[in-house]
Amino acid sequence: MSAAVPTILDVAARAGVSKSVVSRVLTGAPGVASATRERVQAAATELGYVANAMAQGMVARRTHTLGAFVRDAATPFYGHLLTALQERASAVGYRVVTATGSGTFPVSEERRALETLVSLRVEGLVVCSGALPVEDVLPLAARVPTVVAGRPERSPALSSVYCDEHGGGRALAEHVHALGHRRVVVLTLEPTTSLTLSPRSHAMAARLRELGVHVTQLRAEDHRDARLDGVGEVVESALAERATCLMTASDRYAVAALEALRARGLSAPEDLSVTGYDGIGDLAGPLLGLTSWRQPLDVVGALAVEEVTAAIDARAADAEVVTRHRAVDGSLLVGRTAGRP
Amino acid sequence: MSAAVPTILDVAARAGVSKSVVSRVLTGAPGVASATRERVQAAATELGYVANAMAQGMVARRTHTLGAFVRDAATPFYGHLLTALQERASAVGYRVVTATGSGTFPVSEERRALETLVSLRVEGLVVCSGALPVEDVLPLAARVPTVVAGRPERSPALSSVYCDEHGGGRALAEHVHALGHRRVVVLTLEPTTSLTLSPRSHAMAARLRELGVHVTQLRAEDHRDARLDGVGEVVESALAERATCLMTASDRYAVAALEALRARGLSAPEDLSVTGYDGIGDLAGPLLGLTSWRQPLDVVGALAVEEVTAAIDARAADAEVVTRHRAVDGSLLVGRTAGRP
DNA sequence: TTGTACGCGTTATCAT
DNA sequence: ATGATAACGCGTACAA
Repeated sequence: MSAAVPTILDVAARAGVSKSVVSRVLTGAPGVASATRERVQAAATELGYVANAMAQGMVARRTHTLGAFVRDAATPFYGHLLTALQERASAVGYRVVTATGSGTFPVSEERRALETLVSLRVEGLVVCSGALPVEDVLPLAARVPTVVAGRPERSPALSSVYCDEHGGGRALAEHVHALGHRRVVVLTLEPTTSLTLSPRSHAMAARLRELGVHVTQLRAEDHRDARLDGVGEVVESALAERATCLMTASDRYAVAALEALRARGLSAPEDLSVTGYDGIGDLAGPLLGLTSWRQPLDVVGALAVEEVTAAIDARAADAEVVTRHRAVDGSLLVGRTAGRP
Repeated sequence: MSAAVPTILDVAARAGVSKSVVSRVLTGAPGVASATRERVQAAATELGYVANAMAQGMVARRTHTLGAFVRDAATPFYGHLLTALQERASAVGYRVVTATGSGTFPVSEERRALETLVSLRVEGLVVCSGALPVEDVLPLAARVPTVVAGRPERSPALSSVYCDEHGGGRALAEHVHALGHRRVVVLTLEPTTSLTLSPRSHAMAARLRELGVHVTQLRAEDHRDARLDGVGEVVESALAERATCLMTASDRYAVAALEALRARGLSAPEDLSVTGYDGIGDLAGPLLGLTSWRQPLDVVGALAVEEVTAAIDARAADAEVVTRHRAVDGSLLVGRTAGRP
């Protein structure tokens, strides 16, 4: 139960060589007698030696580490994004250190968390937060390659990868139209409420209108949040208007609508078709059978890592770092909650 | 757009002092003329100076960092746990670096991720993984204070904080009994399938029997996973036996059961009461109204941080480090899916 | 009040 | 093939 963490010197002493040799063996450098090499290996494992990444980073000026900041790992959206980042990063030889806030964190804390990442001298930064203003990210982006992931962002000073909200909303609307719906209620949100939910919901309404569908927009802000009763009013309105489909901006809203229907002894899609949006997590499984739009967070994560690493390489090669904004397409999730009218 | 990261020397040069003075100012040490202090502050912010945590850690031999390892941040369970850890840790002055695997990671990768954390010289380790064998954690635990969070663990060499599966299962069973159910089907799992789902499900069945309830155990292993059709068979059996309630080991199973009911034109709790377990994430919201058992992951996270930091302090004070195993109680989530028979 | 010098653990360069 | 030594950026005794 040695409290003291072994250093390279301990390994060297145990193997009866100098620390230089140990370093060479451990980094896989050539020019060490195979007998010596084995002695060193043995000594290292016996001691349970793990190299001090900080000391390595100091001299190597490389940490092989990406910093990921996610607003709240407890939400499926960020959780999946985080996992995708992790997976891709380790595939291309980077480790990931994560700083996560929580829903209750003030933005000032998010800023501090970002600084933590920078203080760790991560080589690249992936910022996933719908709340953190880009102004807070910019100064860091000037120093370390940065990509904002998961939200639309168009500052030319950094790269971004996000889901195509507009395209997704339109495509889902087309699906609803193709099913034959001609009277549809769309639950819309304003940009001030959400930078992601707003564009997708307005895109749905706009596309439906283009297709000649009778559309009624109901603003979520006029009702009580995503609570059951708030959406209940929306469902009531939809039924009163003789609409055959209700399009919502997220799976949570959709589930709330389904419950509101059930509370009235009705169900989807028989009495009213219902669509969601997100396609992530438990709500999107085959269990509920939601008709929705799946955001490819694995792709977003992978591309985000791709962008940072490219920027890192470019900077290392002293080449010009080009920033890009990439919108990725989602895919239709055909479920059982939306059918023919 | 300076690619070069400013060091303490840059700040010193800009302020026209030596780096010692800068260090004192930034660490808040006394004995600096206030005029000088301000000059240094100004220089630091102008340069956007962020201290190199690695260099600091090397000399201070303290990193003020906790390492959290979570098996898969994409699942609500681990996501919430991670957030809880983060929240508590930053409240007590520690930063958290996280390494997360993903559902598809082999255990060898988990081991590597843990080493990454150790190489970063975190002062304490919180391990959240139902999959990683304790043997892989033990060697690290000997070196850095470690606590296993979120799964029952009784190795005396480290501390653990987890949910009381046994007590939860019993309490939920008592609720079902109190509702008046006398014929109940319990969907059980074996320990080889899951270290958490198994004990809770068996505790439910045992407690019900103690209370004189007629219990039929159906092994999940005998059916096709948690898929809709697999649980469909279970629901069929329950109805055929004229059971009034179906207890499952997780909210996912419960939702599957609800859907199976719906597919047959039936519903809960009218035709069959259904209970879940977990109480985390979207499935547990008021939307679905699941009757379930809520695992207090925020408490688990907070206690886990409390345990590690206590161990860190003890070790620093050269006192004896006591390991503890703490089971925390959950709470009943009264929903709409279980009613009187 | 301020500056000098040393060491933390590691890699890389240069001798040997 | 191996060993000594200089950095890396920072905190901190100690000297001025």
